[in-house]
Amino acid sequence: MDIQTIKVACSSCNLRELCLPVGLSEEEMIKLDNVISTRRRVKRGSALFNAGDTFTSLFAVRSGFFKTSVTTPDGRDQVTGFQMTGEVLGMDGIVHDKHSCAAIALEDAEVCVLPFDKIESLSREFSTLQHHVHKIMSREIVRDHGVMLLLGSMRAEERLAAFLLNLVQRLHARGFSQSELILRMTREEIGSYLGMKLETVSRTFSKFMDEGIIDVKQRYVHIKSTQGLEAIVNPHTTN
Amino acid sequence: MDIQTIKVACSSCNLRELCLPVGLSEEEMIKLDNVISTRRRVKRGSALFNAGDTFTSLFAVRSGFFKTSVTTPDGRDQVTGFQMTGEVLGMDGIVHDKHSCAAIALEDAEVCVLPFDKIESLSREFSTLQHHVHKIMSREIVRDHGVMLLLGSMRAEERLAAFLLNLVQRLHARGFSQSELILRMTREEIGSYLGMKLETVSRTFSKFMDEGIIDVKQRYVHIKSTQGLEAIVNPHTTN
DNA sequence: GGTTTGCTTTGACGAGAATCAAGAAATATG
DNA sequence: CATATTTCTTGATTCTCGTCAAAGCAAACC
Repeated sequence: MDIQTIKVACSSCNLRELCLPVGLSEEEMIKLDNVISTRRRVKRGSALFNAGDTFTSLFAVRSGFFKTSVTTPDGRDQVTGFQMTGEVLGMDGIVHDKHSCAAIALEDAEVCVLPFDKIESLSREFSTLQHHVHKIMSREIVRDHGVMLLLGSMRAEERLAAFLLNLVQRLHARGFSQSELILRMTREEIGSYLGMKLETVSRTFSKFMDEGIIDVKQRYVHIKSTQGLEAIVNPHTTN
Repeated sequence: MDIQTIKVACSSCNLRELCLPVGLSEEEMIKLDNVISTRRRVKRGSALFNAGDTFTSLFAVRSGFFKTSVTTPDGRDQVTGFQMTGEVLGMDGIVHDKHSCAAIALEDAEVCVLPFDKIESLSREFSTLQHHVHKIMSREIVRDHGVMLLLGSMRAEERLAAFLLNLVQRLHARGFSQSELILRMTREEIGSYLGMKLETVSRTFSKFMDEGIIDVKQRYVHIKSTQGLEAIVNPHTTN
């Protein structure tokens, strides 16, 4: 078993700003501590939850990196997102008390377990927490709409450029470089997320490299020109 | 102005089963009535809200048909959904207190206005309502993931077949035919939603007709073989 | 009622991405 | 450390879908 349970405290967590307890009072924070009492470790390659699993909790990523994906009866697979530190997983499970997607750790990870019934009852006490939960779900909806836009109206190069910009921007918000990153996922996973084949992902990386916009060496990416990527995403902003 | 305000009552609304007040007690229902006190009429072609509008309320469709769409700075457009009676609109606005997409009526429509602050305070009183709100948002997330799957991993025929099946299934749940429907949207809007051009939508309709799976005449569609459409969506279920 | 306007269909052609295939590089494994 | 396995890159070819163009319909508007 790769699951371990540890006592933790939100009030002293350095992810406060990214995760759930944003803008809570001292009192609210302490109450939340008692709810979020466990952490869970997930090894690289193993599932935090699978499609069909009973839903009981949301999960806040404390460290590591996840992908979520949905699967059709006939075996088609679609990566629906990549989640990093401070992001919340599992909201898909609320409607049917079952998860509709799987969450797989792409590197050894640790999550805070947020039992949803406890979150709900605490939300009834504290409107700040309640509103924050609503915001998190709304943010996911808005993000999903952005992915639809990407999948529905962009070409391969545009998708990959947008993807890189999004990744590096989120990493930067977590204190990492604006221009360098290590991809935690394979070309195939990127391709699944972006609606293209791994060969096309690879070719597009190579093309960006030829154009001098980025350096790529396997999982390592150096963005030499953010503007270059932006220009690819927004073909003719000069309209 | 195409906006009109009317006093209404959830407790006597015949959409109870589809819309918000599902599983509420008599008392809860009455309280909700006081919150959802207004309706709004939206004429065909006009906006219930636009991207950038201040978010104050969710909207429950009472009658009519909507599309939601997001737009990029450079003018690209993506239809993110079609909403019919009993479905809830506007959850995209919660995160930033601004709507991130536009909702346009595709036929004359009427919505119930659900002021979100009121919904939140009532949710703190009644856990049934609270959980129902969470479910509605979660359902939207799951739906969005389904659209990503469609856009990311299906070919044109599969997308259109899946789209028709989804539409007719939702209409059937509302008491309409399982096999006949009137499209409320143009080929271009279908195409935008499904990530393909209107010409491809038209051609694919024609192909389905040649194969004897459906009859199409402009906006009218008769599904002659649901199985036929299902077989297109799930290429080889015999795996 | 006739004309304008918007929507839909269909054809011909071309571009972009998928597929198939092979080899190289990196990582995992014993 | 050597081998096996996975991942990545690149090339050649095919095919799906987009683009451009023209014509047919249907509804809307004087």
